[in-house]
This record gives sequence, structure tokens and C-alpha cells, in this order.
Amino acid sequence: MSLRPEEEGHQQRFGQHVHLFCEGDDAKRIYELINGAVMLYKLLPDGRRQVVELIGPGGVFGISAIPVYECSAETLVFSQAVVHERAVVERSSELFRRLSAHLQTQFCAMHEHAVLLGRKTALERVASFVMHYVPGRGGYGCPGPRGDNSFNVKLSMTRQEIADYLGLTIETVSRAFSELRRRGIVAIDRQEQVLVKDICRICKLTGTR
Amino acid sequence: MSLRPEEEGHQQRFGQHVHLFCEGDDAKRIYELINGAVMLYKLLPDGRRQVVELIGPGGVFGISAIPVYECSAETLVFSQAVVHERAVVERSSELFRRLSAHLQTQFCAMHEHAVLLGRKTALERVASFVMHYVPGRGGYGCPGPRGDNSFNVKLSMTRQEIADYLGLTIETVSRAFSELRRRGIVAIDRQEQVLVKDICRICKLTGTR
DNA sequence: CGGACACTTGAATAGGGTCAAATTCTGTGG
DNA sequence: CCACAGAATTTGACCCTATTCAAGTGTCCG
Repeated sequence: MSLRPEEEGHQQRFGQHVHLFCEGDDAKRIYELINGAVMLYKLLPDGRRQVVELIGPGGVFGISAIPVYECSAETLVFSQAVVHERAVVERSSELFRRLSAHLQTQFCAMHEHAVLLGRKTALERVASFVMHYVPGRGGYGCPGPRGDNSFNVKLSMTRQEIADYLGLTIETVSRAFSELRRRGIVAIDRQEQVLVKDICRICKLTGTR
Repeated sequence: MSLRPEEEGHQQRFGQHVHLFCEGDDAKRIYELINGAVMLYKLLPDGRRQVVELIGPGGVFGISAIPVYECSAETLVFSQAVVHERAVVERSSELFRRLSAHLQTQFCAMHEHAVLLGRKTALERVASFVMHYVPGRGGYGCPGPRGDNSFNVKLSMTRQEIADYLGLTIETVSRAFSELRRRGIVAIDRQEQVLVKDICRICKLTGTR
């Protein structure tokens, strides 16, 4: 694990549930996720936690406006990331540009998430969460119900992590999943595997359309 | 109001409550706020609204990862902004860099706001909201209660706008302000003027410390 | 097979929402 | 300066959703 700065960053691998940095640490490095998934979260002094962002492949994190990280980062699954020295990113125009470009995508996602946290019901939150894992559906320019209307989603997050992401309690998340199952919209086996049986129906429950 | 692209953008003035763009409009322009205040919001189909970001001087908005704006923008007060053509920003490395730099600050603010929306009580949200308007206190490296412990805040938002920002109803916001007044922490005259009589006490109510 | 942990379910509670009425504020015109 | 109308805000009463607390059940390991 050499730490000397390199123009093109330094690729690293991380196991599941590895803490990459903590809120308050020196913000020395900027991460560019190649594959896997990372959650960014913040804690309140009394222990309440909010997952503020979920990072997928291509995502950028570890950027801070102040000299220390403003949130903590933890891998959800085995992940690979290019680790850039902060100083290098600030010097390299090319790199800065590439990373900033992806931040725009993340910006939109965060706005969408603010709507979820501020205005959606528990069932809408969980439905929206599941829909995120259904590729090419529900978003801008959704093709509608042509072709396969079912999809198998692997959550790779515990109920607690989902709850902290959606601004709910673990019990409420569980109840929402049960409600979706009761309505025949999803089937759940092995807890992390959610078979969405009717994409259009769950999409309508998101509140977004 | 000439619209031809210029390298250094085009400064414009806007009155209070002017709509700058709507969700779904062609994302042709990027705004850099010089002074004033702008709110960005999203609407759900049933009319629920969430103010996803408050933009202050220096703030950048109108950036979108897709070809259309993903939210709407409205001035809260008289404002001045430099309006850049999107294409120009994408070509100019210098400009892109300046705008992106400020986006990092906004990123941190949005993370903080996600915590507010997902995990804070009504009173904590309103207290946090008021604290945003108290300069140099409550944040990273707060000096504590030396010097003046009171400050006069001008909200320049209606209760409805505050409610939509904090993910609450107008009634709940009103009750929270009344509660702060009942406890002697603030004094409210003329609705938009909030005299914070004890900064430290309201800071403790934010849940952040 | 058993033990630990994660998840689900149930019952009671509380915080914030809804609906309705009262009050205050703002702007206008006399 | 004052009266008035309309809007915004505040307050009250009630309700509902999500939380809390407390079992129960399931799942994944060794």
C-alpha cells in the first residue's frame, strides 16, 4: 500500500464493511469508485445515523469543502476504488474535470433523495429504494412495461442500513417490505434477494409518478 | 437582455419570487449567484413540494446531469446572478473549475440537510434552520459564547417555504417557532424578523451538538 | 445442532399531520 | 393616521403514521 502521490491515482481493493474514513479525519484522499458500493453517513452526537449518499461504480467521494471529511465512508460490499491524493486532484485539470462531471450526477441523486426524506411516506420510500436497483426503469425516459416486468434485486444492505438511508426505523422498513409482499408486488427470499414481480406496480408506489 | 454566449457570462438582476427555470425545461444555462437568495425545489405529481437546496451568494445552480433541469428555481429576494451558457461552461476549463469548487461546499450542505430531513425532530429542524442564519456560530470551529450571544435574523421566506425546506407542514413550523418563543430563546416581530436571544441555547436544540 | 444475530410481527405510544377557527399582518384607500 | 379586506400565521382539537418497546421467528454460521 504505497502512499506516494501519483498522477493517475492508486487503485485499491476493499472488503465488505470496511471503513474508508471517518467524519473529522484529515481529508487527504479522494476516492473514485470502480466497482462495488460505498455508503456515506453522518452521526448525531446521540447516535442517530443518517446515510447521506450511496455511491455506485463511477461515483466520487471524500471531497470536502473543509480540511476534514464531513462524513464517514464504509463499503457495503467488496469494492475497488482509485484513490487520489487531494493535492493531486486540485492540480490536475483533467482529473478534476472528470471527477466533477460525475459529481453532477450525484447532485441530482441527492436532490431526489431530499424529496424522499422530506416528503415521502414509508411505503413510498421503500418502493423508491427498490426501484433504484431496477435498471432503466422509473427514471427519465422510462420505456414503460414492454418486455419483462419482473427483476431480481440484490440489496446488499442490512435492514438497519436501509432504514438509516431512508430516514426510517428498521421495523418500519420491515413492515413496508412485508406490505409489498402481502400485495404480491415482491417476493423475498434469503432477505437480501428481492424479486420484483411487477415493476410497474412498485413504480407507481414510489410517489414520483 | 441579450442571450448570446459570452466567455464571462452575463450578469442579470431578478426581482423577488421570480421563477428562473422549471423542472423539465431545457438545461441551457448555469447560474452563479452574486447576491440574494434562490430556492431549488422539486414537486411530486400530487403537489407535494420539497425545497431541495437554498442557494446563497457564490452558489451555483442549474447544473444537471441530464439535458433538462431536474428541479425548479425561484428567487426568494431580489437577486443578481451571472448566467452562463451551459456549452460555454463545458468548454472553459477555468470557469468549470470555479463553479465546481463551489459545488463542493454545496455538497456538504446537502449532506447536512439529509441528516436534518431524515433524523431530526421538528424543533431540531427549525432550530437548525435559524442557526444557519447566525454567522460564524454552530459550525466547524464555533468560538462558543464569547461576545454577543444574540443576533437578529431576517428569514426572507414564508412559513410555507420554510416548511417545504424542512420537510414539515406550515403548522408544525409555526408551533416550533412558538415553542422557541415560549422558552424565551427567540423573540418574533413582523414574522420575518427573528431575534435570537440566546445563540448557545438554540444551538443546543439543533441536535448537532 | 445450537447459538448469535438479523429480521418480522404485535401492541401501545407519541410526534407530526389534518382540518377548522381565531388572530395577526400587510397593503390600500379614505 | 385609521379602517378595512385579504392573506399569512397561529392555535386548538383530533387523527394517523411511524416510532418504541417487546416478543417471536428466521437465517446463517460454526
